[in-house]
Amino acid sequence: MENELVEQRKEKIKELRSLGIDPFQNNFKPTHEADNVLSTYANHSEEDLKNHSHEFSLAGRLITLRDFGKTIFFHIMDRTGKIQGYIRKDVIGDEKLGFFKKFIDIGDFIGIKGNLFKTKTGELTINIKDFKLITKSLYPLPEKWHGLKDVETRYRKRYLDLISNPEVKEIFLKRTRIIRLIREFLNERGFIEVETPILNTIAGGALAKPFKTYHNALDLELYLRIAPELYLKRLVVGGFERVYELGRTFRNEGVSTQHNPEFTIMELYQSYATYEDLMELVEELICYAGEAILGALEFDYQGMMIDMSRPWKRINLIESIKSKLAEDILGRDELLFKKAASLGIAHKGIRGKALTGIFERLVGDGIVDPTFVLGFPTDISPLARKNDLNPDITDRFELYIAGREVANAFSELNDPIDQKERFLRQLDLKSKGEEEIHEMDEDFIGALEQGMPPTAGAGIGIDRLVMLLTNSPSIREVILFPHLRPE
RNA sequence: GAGCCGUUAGCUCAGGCUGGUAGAGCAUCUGCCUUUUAAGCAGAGGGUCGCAGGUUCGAGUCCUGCACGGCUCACCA
Repeated sequence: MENELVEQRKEKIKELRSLGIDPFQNNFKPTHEADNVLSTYANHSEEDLKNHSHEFSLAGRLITLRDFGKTIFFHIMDRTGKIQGYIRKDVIGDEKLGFFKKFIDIGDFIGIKGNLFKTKTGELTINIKDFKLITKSLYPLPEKWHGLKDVETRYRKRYLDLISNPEVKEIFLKRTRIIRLIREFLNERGFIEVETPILNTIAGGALAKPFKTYHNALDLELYLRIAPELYLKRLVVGGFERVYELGRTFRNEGVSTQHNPEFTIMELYQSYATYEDLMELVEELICYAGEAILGALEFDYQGMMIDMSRPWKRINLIESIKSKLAEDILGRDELLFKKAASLGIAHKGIRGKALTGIFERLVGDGIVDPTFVLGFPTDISPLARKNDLNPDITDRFELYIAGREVANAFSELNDPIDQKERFLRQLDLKSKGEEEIHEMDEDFIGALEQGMPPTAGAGIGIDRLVMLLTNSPSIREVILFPHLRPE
């Protein structure tokens, strides 16, 4: 059953059609936009405006309406903002006023024409000489004062959220700007943007569970990518010495305020660079975007004051754990695993998992200002180059900000023989029951056999970066259509 | 996957502890109102109280199950 509000508006559509008026028109060309008009004439006096006979035409959604009988005030909203319109019976005439009152509802798109003036309260307003119904809206807008609050409705009907909550629109505009800034930054440094397959036969480049899908014509099981890494490194082999991809990645894992099944990652690879060089690059990149968005390098995130001033702190994973523990548990695996288990970490007998788990719990969660964490264990870094002095760790860092991992980077492993051994080691772990391992990728090893120049690569979680720079508590606030169960 | 909380009119929310035929504001409709901006005044309509069971003479309210959502935790980025 349709509700009466919709019925009333459908009735209006019928009546309009019977009058020969199309309630869904396609022929209104506005000459101006709200923000531009308001900023251009903000400092004009009433006298100036009076002598200024220019006529403006604008279009937008009617969002507020105050009817005084023989006059009407309203606001319309276009892509740039909102502007007030004023209808007077003695200006517009009886017939048009009547039409407006009878057929125009909040939510409709209308086109307006008129001169600019200032109201008593000083608001620049269009004195309407003519208007046109452009698109009829059938459904009422959310409450004008409280807006749309219901979180579920906000996500399911994001269009309503964007119409009635300006701060939400602002977040997504910022997201777009951040992504544009990242592209700008990388393009200027000679990085080439590419697109690599999302449908993969082997879901490689990370340790995560993939989504499965199926290609009918090829009768082939495929996976949605969990990272673009291995394809990008093939391109480095092919001579794209500086390359990046900014796109969607999929992981078949739990959803939370930090995790959406599909999320946006930016991965870059730079030949003849090391992970040390990438610390510089990542610092510069995030500061470049951050400063442009926030106007400062110090900002509030969910009650935490974050200082992104450079240079950023660097800590060693193992050393940082040691400093938090009373006794040395790192020398003996059984002590290490016991400690991990006591913290509820599912280490599955993998030393690196236990170590990083303990790190996250004891150190990572407490990090506020940007901090590079160095010295990640080799057994959980199957694609990273081993440290020259200590083969148990890799030349890798993760960037933590506000207790969260925002970036991950390393000097790439380009020795095909070592790479093959690492994959074999992963398969060994799989046979011992570990689910999240890196599959053997013979084709990728083939690429390394061709010779990949020394290269360092970094991945940045774009959603998390956007959360940080827009002070958003949940990843769903920075993804337009976050994953929800069907109603 | 587990725990806690939530779901009442188009929207924002009361009511629920202590069971007795459902409330407000905005929006809608009618009337009045020529500088308002949460406009104002007077009146009206609008609800399978998330879904399904149970207890009861009687359930929005108590109990159970389910669905969806939020937060926290676990895995992860």
